[in-house]
Amino acid sequence: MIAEELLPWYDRHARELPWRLSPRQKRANPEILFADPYRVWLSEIMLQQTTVATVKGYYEKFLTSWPTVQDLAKEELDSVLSAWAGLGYYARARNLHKCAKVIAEELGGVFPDTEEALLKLPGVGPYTAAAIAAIAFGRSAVVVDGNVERVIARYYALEDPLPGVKSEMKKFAQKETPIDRAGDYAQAMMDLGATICTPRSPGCVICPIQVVCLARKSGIAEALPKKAPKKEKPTRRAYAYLLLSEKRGALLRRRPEKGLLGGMTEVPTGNWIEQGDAERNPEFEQLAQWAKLDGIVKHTFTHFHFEITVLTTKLSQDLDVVAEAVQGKWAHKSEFAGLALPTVMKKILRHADYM
DNA sequence: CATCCGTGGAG
DNA sequence: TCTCCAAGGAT
Repeated sequence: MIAEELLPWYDRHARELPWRLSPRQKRANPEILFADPYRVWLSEIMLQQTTVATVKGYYEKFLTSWPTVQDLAKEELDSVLSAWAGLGYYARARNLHKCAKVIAEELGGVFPDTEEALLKLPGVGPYTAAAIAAIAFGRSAVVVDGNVERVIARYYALEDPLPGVKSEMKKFAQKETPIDRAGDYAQAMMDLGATICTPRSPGCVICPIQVVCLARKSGIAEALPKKAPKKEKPTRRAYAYLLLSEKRGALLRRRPEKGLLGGMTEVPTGNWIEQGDAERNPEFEQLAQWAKLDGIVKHTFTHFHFEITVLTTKLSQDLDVVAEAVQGKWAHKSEFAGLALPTVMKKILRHADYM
């Protein structure tokens, strides 16, 4: 049993994180056993495929701006997207807002307390449902994330590659999940995976479960879990059309609601071409005389590289007509902080020395 | 089951 | 410079 060794270690070495009950809180209010479900949910959504270090600042900002799920539900989507800007995977922010509305408007502001009910919420999948059920409600749910997969793969020396071995891992994870303190156990597994049982150069010599770890015994820990080879990322190329006005700022627009950077603010771009050079966009070309900036903006998304050539022009008249033609809005630099500008768009603006 | 969906940091 | 990858979910 992992829990036997792991929970005592966790009691001594648990990281203090903003979404956890602090030792001080536990001492002051021993009757409070679990962290606020809203905070657990918010942190879990943010932590999906995102590091603790990156999440901390965003978490604090969200909790300050919207202390309760009702506050978040009342907010405009665009404000939420703006606060989320830079954190990536923007469907998470859209689902976060949608989920807040469901809880506030359909569930009386109360989070479901079962894994099954949590799983129905937008943006809440198998991992997050189990994590909330365990951490916020003390349910003995089987929490399996990348950390748990890695620890389990090593502990049992599972040499079959991911993702094929996932279901087998889940069975082992189930066997190890304790009835009591399942939330602490889950967080302990994740702490262990994040700090000791790391992907590269794991700290087996200081690991609390080293004596019962099969991979450690056979010296193959670092090689596990094995993974299917990744596909090569193609490169897409496009022109960005940065329209500037002395008086009104830059002409920006909202991206389509779904898909890549859905709902986020963008510098207008031509087609993103995967084969060969970028294409000029006739619709934008006719609006003004464009100057090509030196250099190129490079950005890598999850599944492709993106290379942008930036074109700029300065407009002094017909500003509203042009905005209408581009379906965009003028915004001054001073307003950028309030916009939902993803990192790639900030790179473009910075390249044009306009941020 | 495979693909789409961001970003910043580590090595 | 480049690869890997971090508390995954939706389709």
